[in-house]
Amino acid sequence: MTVADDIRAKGMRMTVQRRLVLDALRRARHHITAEEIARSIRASYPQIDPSTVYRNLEALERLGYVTHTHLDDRVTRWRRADSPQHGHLVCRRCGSEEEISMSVLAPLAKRLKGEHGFSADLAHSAVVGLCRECAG
Amino acid sequence: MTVADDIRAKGMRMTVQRRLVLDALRRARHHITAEEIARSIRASYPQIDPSTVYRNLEALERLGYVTHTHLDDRVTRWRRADSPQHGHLVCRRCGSEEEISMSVLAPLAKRLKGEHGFSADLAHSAVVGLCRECAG
DNA sequence: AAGACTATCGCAACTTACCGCAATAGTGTC
DNA sequence: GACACTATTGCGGTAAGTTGCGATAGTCTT
Repeated sequence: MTVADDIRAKGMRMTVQRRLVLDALRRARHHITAEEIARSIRASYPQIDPSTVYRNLEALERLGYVTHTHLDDRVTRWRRADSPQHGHLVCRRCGSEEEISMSVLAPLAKRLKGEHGFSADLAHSAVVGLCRECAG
Repeated sequence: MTVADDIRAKGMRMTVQRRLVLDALRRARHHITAEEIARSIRASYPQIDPSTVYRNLEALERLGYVTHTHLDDRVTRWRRADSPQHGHLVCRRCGSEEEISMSVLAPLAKRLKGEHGFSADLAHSAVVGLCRECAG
């Protein structure tokens, strides 16, 4: 079952725009912002509206093809859902980002599940704080 | 040393506007958005511009009087720095919010400090996921 | 208390992210 | 392949938040 077939099977349509968003995410190595995706698509296809990119990211997220993460405070970053999950440590002073294994976060997830019945998505938001250098 | 003295000692000024922002945060029971603060101030002092509120929140945060938290994906919530810290669990489906003790998050903070030298501020961002009801 | 210095303010323009709507164009059916 | 159905698009608009700038007003010095 191709992505296109899966999308159609769910009553949605595989449009040029949707394909371009998917491809942009495929090309991106790491997390990428909606604005970057829009810019890279519009470099070749200027008639494609940024709002279309936003809506397609949301649609593809509902289908489970992409997910988003909040690295710093305001920008939403997107990535393909099939790329390996990891956590993020972001320094609030110098802005440095470090990726960490989900196994570091797993004990907390387990505890939240056990004590609160809460299924945490700990890859969704970065952990903010001070890195080794900035903490001094 | 009063707040005003402390602010002056740091080369900043205690203005009417800054005092109003501080008071609004003092009145607020829980986390409050900048927009709510601006609205409550402007109800009595309509000549005070929202941008002034935003800039004062940032200034007061630099001084350590207030901090901000990201509960859901988009809005920034503010609170006085001396109010008790706690973590948040936010359900991405129904939007419910649950406050949890920092002690639940402490083991992770300790591990991030030990393994990565990272001083995590785990009250800064809510943990997103699915609550007991929505997870089924 | 007057004056100088400059942090802060209010305003307006701007940016980013996201809707509402009419027009367009994928899809399944015949 | 033509057609009807409707998901999706591009456009214009909106709301929240941010920034540049000239004017204002705390604060310190004398």
